[in-house]
Amino acid sequence: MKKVSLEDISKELGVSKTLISFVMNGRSEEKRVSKEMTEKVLAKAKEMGYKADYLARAMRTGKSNTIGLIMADISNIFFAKLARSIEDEATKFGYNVIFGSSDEVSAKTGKLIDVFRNKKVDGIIICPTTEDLKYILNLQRDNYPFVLLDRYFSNMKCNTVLVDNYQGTYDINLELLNNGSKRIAYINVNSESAHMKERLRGYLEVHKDSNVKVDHKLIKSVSFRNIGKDIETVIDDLFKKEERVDGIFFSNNHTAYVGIKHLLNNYKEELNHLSLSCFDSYDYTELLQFPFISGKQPIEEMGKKSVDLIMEQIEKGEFFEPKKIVLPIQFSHFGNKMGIE
Amino acid sequence: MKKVSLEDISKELGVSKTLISFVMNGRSEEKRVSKEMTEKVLAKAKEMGYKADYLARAMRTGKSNTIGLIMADISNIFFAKLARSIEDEATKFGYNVIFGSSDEVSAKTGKLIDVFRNKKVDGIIICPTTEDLKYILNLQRDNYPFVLLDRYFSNMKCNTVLVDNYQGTYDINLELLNNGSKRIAYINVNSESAHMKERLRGYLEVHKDSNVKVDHKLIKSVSFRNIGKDIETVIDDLFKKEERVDGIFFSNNHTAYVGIKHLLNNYKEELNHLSLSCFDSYDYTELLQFPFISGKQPIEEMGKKSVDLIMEQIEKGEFFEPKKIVLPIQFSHFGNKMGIE
DNA sequence: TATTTTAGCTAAATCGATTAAGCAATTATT
DNA sequence: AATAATTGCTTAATCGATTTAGCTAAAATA
Repeated sequence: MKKVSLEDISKELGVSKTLISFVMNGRSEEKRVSKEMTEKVLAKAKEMGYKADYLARAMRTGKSNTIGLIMADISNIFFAKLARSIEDEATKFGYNVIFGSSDEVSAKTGKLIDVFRNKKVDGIIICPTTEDLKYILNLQRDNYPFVLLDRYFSNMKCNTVLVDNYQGTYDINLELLNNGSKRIAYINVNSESAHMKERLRGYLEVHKDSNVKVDHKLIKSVSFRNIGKDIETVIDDLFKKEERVDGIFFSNNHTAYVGIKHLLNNYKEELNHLSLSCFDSYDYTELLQFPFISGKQPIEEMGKKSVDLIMEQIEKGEFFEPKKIVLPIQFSHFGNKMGIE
Repeated sequence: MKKVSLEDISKELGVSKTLISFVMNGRSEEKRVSKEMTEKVLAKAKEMGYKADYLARAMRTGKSNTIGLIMADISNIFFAKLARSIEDEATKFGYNVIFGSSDEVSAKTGKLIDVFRNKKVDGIIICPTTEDLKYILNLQRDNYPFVLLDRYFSNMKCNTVLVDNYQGTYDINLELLNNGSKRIAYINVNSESAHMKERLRGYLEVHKDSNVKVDHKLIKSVSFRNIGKDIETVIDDLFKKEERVDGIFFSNNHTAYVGIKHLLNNYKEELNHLSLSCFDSYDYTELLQFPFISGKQPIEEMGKKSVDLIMEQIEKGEFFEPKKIVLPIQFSHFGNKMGIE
């Protein structure tokens, strides 16, 4: 069961390994290898169980048939589903996926990019954090194929796949307003990033368009690294007399999950007089037993498109046309219907 | 920003690249490189921003500092969390993770193993399906480092990390019985695999030990590929007069999730007279508003241990001692307390 | 002093593929 | 018939590291 190399075949047939390489890469015609020889080589290769050594090839060509994937945390179901979609699409192109989690820590992203480049991945799909810009700019300068996914930088012209954060938030909050909510709290996180700013903008705009005044005390921020405690504090505040809300919009799935847990444990009664909603969804939203609106991101599509973009860039090299793909989000009602009286 | 190679440094310093290689690998002493030279080289390497080319090194040494990970489906939260834990532990050893999903289809596992080996991953962590045995045996024959995770083969002596499927199921069902359930349904899936057989054994044994007769009509099987429909049929059956159950044990997280969804939509009233439980847990169990017992697998530990085992095997080569690590599972109550009157 | 040992370094092979350049024999063109 | 073009294949360089074998000069030993 020793590995069979090009050279082994060439020796067996008494021809050069160049010839074998031509045939095995399907370049017989182009390289004017005779029909008979081509067949002889193919037969022998099959007989000997030849499989090209990816590393050797990668070393020579600089192409590894592997793409790198950098996300905040693959154990978050949103990213896990993205990863799966990316894997499936990559497989169609004969690629594998090597991944790493950044935990929203920029230095980790930088390190991962370094290692992935060093391992000669053909391209990198990144869900970047705000401070990752410097690393991304390096990639761009070096013409290294990459695609930004889910997150992005406003002024950057590069391959990007994202959802319509503004419109999605606008639509969900419009639904809340139409259902009668007047005091909707907004739970912010990662507030510096472009996609989060867009979400907040959606919230503000829909209020303006609906002639509902926003009470800025209801816009709350929590830190990614301390979500548990922060959310509890924030929610407790919301139920104090002076803030008394009738709706909450969580700006992403994780804040929603933590928030809902706290609400169920401490404000169960209030849940029926509250319109809850969030951007993005977990599976669990299907199991909630109180009104809930969640904006579903087209995860499959996002993953697929990001791979397609990177494949195009890998193929076309520096002549690719950077594209920005914005996908719509759709919201759905869960639990029983809205409980505002 | 061109890449700096060993040769570049050697030319710059007017010495051989062999020397540079020795120094950069920390083998100065062993290879009797003088202190002054060592420092000179290190300084120059730093100045020039040298980074070893992993591919070239991998090509020469056959070690890629990458491990392969094969699971049924990385978008299942159980596997996603495993993947994250594996990633973290691998990072500690300076390794990256390349992954692939098998969808419980054996041919996919085979293909992934092929590709991963070809890409010279240093070892493979696999959550195998029943029919994967043949591929696993090949790995063993070739002395290729691998660890079986979560799933296993009864008669095989190889590195394995799993949970105590028997005892976990036993304990959970004992709790149900102690709470007064007499007719507990068992929802089976992937029933041919060793770990699933062990779970069923736990269910049967605890009944025997508790002197409760098992009604074999209550042991239901669903197919992995058609879980949605199958579960619905099975659950509908359970509520017919002749089977009328007072408890359900789902044998894994996915059946539980699909089952609970169906129960909530169609048997909401009955939920309060039913003891529900499952092996393994999703996040969502924390949000359930009815009694539920779930056996929590020590996912972090499982991932960590599997990496540790494979690292040991990689290091020791054929002289490693295969270990079987069995971790306990712990169950917890969720929702309000058991509702059996 | 003659020989052995050691310190410190280098040349060249190797891993397995890809590819630029080129050679010899045959066929086509003028 | 002389020249040009084409066919079919090969040689050797290359990617960037690791590693075996070995060389030279200085130090140690006999």
